[in-house]
Parts: sequence; structure tokens; C-alpha cells
Amino acid sequence: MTQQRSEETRNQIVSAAVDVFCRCGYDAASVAEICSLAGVSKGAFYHHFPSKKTLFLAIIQGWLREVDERLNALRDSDVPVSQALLQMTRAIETVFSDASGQLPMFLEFMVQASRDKTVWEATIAPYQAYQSRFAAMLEQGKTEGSIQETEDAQASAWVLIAFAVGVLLQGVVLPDTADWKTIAGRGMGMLVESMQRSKE
Amino acid sequence: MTQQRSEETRNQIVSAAVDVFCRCGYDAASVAEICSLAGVSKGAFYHHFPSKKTLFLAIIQGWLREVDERLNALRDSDVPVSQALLQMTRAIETVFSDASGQLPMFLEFMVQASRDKTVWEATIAPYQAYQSRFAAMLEQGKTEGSIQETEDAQASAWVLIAFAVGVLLQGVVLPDTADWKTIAGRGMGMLVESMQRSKE
DNA sequence: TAATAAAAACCGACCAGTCGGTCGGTATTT
DNA sequence: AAATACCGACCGACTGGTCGGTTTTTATTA
Repeated sequence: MTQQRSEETRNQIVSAAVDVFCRCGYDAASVAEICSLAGVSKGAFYHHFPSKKTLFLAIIQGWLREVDERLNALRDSDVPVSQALLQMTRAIETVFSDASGQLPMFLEFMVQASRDKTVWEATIAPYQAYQSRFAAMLEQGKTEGSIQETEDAQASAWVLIAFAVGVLLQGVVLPDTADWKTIAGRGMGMLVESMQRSKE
Repeated sequence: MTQQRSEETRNQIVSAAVDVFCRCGYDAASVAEICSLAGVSKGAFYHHFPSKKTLFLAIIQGWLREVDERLNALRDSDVPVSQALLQMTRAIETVFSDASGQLPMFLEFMVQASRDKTVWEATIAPYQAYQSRFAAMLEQGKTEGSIQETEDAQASAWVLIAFAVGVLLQGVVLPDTADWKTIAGRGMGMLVESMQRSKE
């Protein structure tokens, strides 16, 4: 129901914005530069987005939705939970590969979320959803027997997420210092291994 | 050999800057606001620091030096490595407690380091030193027998640091969502436990 | 110890430049 | 012709940093 040209410029604005946000961060990214990179005037920009923040939020939400879909796609198999977790690590490797140019925006998300209430609400809700999903997986693992742990799955789920977040951020800050894909796999392996045994 | 008043205003500028950097981030923190909060004029500011960035770097280096000293203080005991690692987790808890107000600056460090070469060099060198120290500890653990792992200690050291970083950042973004001290201890326990056993 | 000169610390009005955002108008679609 | 898409000069607010001048501290004399 909508104009082709309009949609095209909108996409150009978004992808230019991702680029500039990655390079400069939210505050230092100027609307003028985004427009220039997108080959579009300021008028067009503010025709599509009421403000810089709105654009940022739109990008966040698109990103989160995509991650959500990826996780969904990986979940429904019938392999044991312990194996599914390791498979998810391989999904992280994918993230490193084909979103590596956009990785710095993940950092920017967290930064803005920690300071701006609007961003926080948009970012955090799905974030907690991820944690809930992991916790549910762990519970399922308990009942199916591939995971034996006595303590609560909630905390363990946060441990997994904290590790994943840590690896991602290290990958942003020190991209060439270590092979982060390997380290992601190794750490996840250690955590899963620990969960497969009962705590004395 | 130096002026008392001068040192005092310098300290006031620094602590005001920490506050503002935490609240607003580096870019959005204005020199004027820092000055106002410190009860000091702009002239005084630029008398003590040649630029905003210099001040930021000074704060980073002070912070890193402090962390380094803490780690040093915890290392030299003669307990097994596996236990020493768990003790370090308790050091993280300390960080959460008494530096909790300044935690957001850790995020800011990483952000700026990922974008500004000067900041990167200042931040990253000591960072890698931490990793080296952990790796050395793990090697020592192998020879002393409290740790049995076949693969390289370098990667494992990065796993530990990635997890620690992840927990810290989660604590910044979601301070009230979970008990991060507990989660830090739990995750570290899992990782150490995994390293105490030989891989299949 | 008091006077004094030099140096260091500090003040705040000011500057050039950038920012996000506006708006009256033009081009393109429907 | 009406609506949507787009243009770009322009605006007020604010930025990091400067600079000529004042106050305070320190060092040096007498």
C-alpha cells in the first residue's frame, strides 16, 4: 500500500544510520552525516523519523526482533538441552561473522539503555525474555535428564547470558586479540559441562 | 612540594567528572556541567587539564591502577589456584558494592576504547595484562595439580575475563533484575569446577 | 617579620563551530 | 488536484576551548 521510492529512502537512512552509529556512537552521530551518507536531505530524514532517538529505537527493535527469530529457529529441535545450548554457541559464531560490522551497535544499545529510560524499556523487555527462555530450557533439561543441577535455573540462565554478553563485548573492543568464536564455544562448553554434573 | 588548594580543586574536578560521565556518558558530558558541579570555573578546569579527553584518560588510568593493586593484593597467598579464583570473585562483589555508583564508567571506558585510539591504547594494555596474569595463574594451577585441563590456558583466561566483564555490564544495565554478586560467584564456580576436571 | 616580586591558581565573558530540529517551498505520486 | 515525498536554508541552543585579567600562594629579599 505504500510508495516504493519512500521505502527505499527509508532503508537508505536506516542503513546509513547503522553505519554512523557504529563508527561514532549515538551522541556523536550527527543527523547531517547520516543524511549525507544516505544521499538524502534533512527534510527527508525528518519526514520519515520524528527524531534521531526514534530512528535509534527503530533500529534497536529491528535488531532484537531478528535475534529473537534466530533463537526461535534454533530451539524447536528435539535434541537434548545440553546439546541445544552448544548449538546456540554456534549461532553466536554466526553473529560474529555476518553482523561483525554492526557489532559496535550492540555496545551502543547497552550504553543508551543504561541512561535513557525510553531506550531501556525497549531494549530490556526482550532481553529478559531471552533469559526466561534459557531458564525454561534449563528446566526442561532437568526433567529430561541431560542437566543435573540442584540450584535455580534462573541464576544459571543469567550466567549463560552474562558470558555471552561478555564475549560479544570483548569481540567489539579487542577484535583481533583472540579468536572469540573459539572462546565462546569453549566457555559455553565449560558451563554446560558443569551443569551436566550434579553439585556434590 | 605542591599547593594544597590546587590539589583540592583538582580532586573536586575529577570526582565531579566521574559523576557526570557516569550519568551522561563522555560525549554528552559537558565541561561546563562538570565545572559547575565541582564549584569551579572553566579557567580552573583548563588550568588542570588541557582537554576533556585528557581528564577522561586520567580517570581511566587511575581506575585501572586501582584494580591492578586489588588483584595484586589478592594473588600472593599460597592457597590453591582454584580457590584463589573463587576468592577473586569475592573481590568482584566488593567492586559491585563500593564502586557501584561509578560502575557505568566502566561501560563508558569500553565504548570510548572501541572508538578512540588514544583511549584504546591506555585501556587495553593493562587489560591484556589481566589476561596474562589469569593465564599464568591457570598454568600454575596445572603444575600444582588443582587444575586439570588439556587445552591452552590463554583461552581459558579469556573465558574467565569475558564472564567477569559480562556480569559487570549486566549489573550496569539491569542493576535490580538479579543478584549479580550471587551470579558472579555461581558462574565462576561453574567455570572453576569445569577446569578442575580433565576433559573426557 | 614585613614588604615585595614572581609564579601559580583561578575567574568568566567570549568565540567559532556544531548540533537537532523547523519550515516554506518544490517535485513526484496517486 | 490532493497528498505524499523531498529539499535545504535557517534557527536557537549548546559545545569545547581561549584569553586577558584578578586573586592567592610561594619565594626572595631586607
